[in-house]
Amino acid sequence: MTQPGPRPARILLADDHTLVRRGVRLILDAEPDLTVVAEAADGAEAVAQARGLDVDLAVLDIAMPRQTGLHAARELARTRPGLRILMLTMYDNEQYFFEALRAGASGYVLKSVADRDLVEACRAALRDEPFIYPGAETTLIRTYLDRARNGGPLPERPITEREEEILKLVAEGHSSKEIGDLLVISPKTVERHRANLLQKLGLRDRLELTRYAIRVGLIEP
Amino acid sequence: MTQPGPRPARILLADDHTLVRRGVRLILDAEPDLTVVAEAADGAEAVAQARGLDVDLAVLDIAMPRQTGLHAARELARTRPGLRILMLTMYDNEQYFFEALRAGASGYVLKSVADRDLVEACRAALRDEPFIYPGAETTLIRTYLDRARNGGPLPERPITEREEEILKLVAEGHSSKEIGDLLVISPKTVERHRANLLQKLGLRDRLELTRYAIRVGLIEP
DNA sequence: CTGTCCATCCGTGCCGACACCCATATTTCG
DNA sequence: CGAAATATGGGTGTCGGCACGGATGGACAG
Repeated sequence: MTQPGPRPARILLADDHTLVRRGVRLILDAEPDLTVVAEAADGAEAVAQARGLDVDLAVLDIAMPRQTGLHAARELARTRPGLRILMLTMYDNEQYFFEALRAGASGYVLKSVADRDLVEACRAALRDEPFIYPGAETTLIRTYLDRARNGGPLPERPITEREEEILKLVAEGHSSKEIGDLLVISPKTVERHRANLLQKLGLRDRLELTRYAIRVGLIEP
Repeated sequence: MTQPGPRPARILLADDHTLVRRGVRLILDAEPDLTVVAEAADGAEAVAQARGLDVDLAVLDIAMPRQTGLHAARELARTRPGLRILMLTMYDNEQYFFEALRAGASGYVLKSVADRDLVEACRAALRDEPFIYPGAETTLIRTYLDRARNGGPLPERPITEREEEILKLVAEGHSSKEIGDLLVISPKTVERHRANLLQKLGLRDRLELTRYAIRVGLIEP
């Protein structure tokens, strides 16, 4: 056994659920080479914490009030280039996975994973190695990681911001006319966006669109 | 200070996220009068665990794969009348709250609450007192709880078996004709059932019907 | 600069959802 | 037994979802 490094890696932990922070902190602090030095309950708080502290790794939940983990990740990757970022989320979803990598995260772990996987993901992130969460090794992700490793072109975001906006409203049950009035655009434009969404996501109708939106956490049932 | 009871209350903990179970278990086991004796990762597992074990209280997450916490709560309330049920969820939402009470839960706590509130909610549930999570004391909830306390009539779920069958199929995205073919009845009859469902549940269209079905655990997103 | 992607807009047409009206056979229950 | 609820079937009409065409202007990258 070799000596551990000069000091354990310093971790910032952000999740809006107190109970999750409890569990994660318990697991990470049990490792000699990892220590949680700060907690945050939303994305803005996480960014603020990282500003004033010496932190090596940020573990961010995606779904947080006010500012999401993805948003915070983009901010952190921009302002603190040396900082590693690990997304910790309940969403087993390719969309979010790609979004996370694009936001500057080097790892993506599900909240349902075992303790060991979480620890390994943290260590991998600290080495700046991409971490594939177990059970998500789909062809798409493999392709993505291969391309990322070889410096190839990354696939673009399948869904634009505007489309996500429309997706959310459609899934909430609003008609094209309502959405058009809300966004001050023609109902026909809304329908065009909706049609593009159906095509891009490979779905059939707005009912499947709703279930998709619920699945990825865009809206609540 | 009096002596604690002859034994701590035995708790079954169900949540699909390992990390949440860690946190909750840590908090509850720290209390001398509470002990977690079993864990489950989904609703079906929770029901199975409760069958073979001596359990006083079930702490159930709502959003779980395969079978939701609400579904499991209904099952448990039916098969194990003595068992107390506490819903633990991320949804700060009246709909869910009512759905939980109707499913047989005696408490409703958010995952973002502090440790103390979770412990107090468990103790309240064990005494079979309804627990209002902090910040959710709306008029609607007060009325409901008053009626529950005074033994008044609780709003029932006025859905027949046949209607639930149609509800499920509609929520899965099938058309009236498809459902008619499947159940060997006229599409018009399907439409009549669907119309009755909308009226009974106070919903507007099949999109809300879908979200309702997901909420009560009838189908998955 | 030129091409690609994005957001915006329009017309036509079909079909299913949904509301409103109606009736009838069976079962359940007071 | 008679009333109510349930499950079944029908007709008619409006409206919106969705597919299929098309077009334009602006932003950004190669």
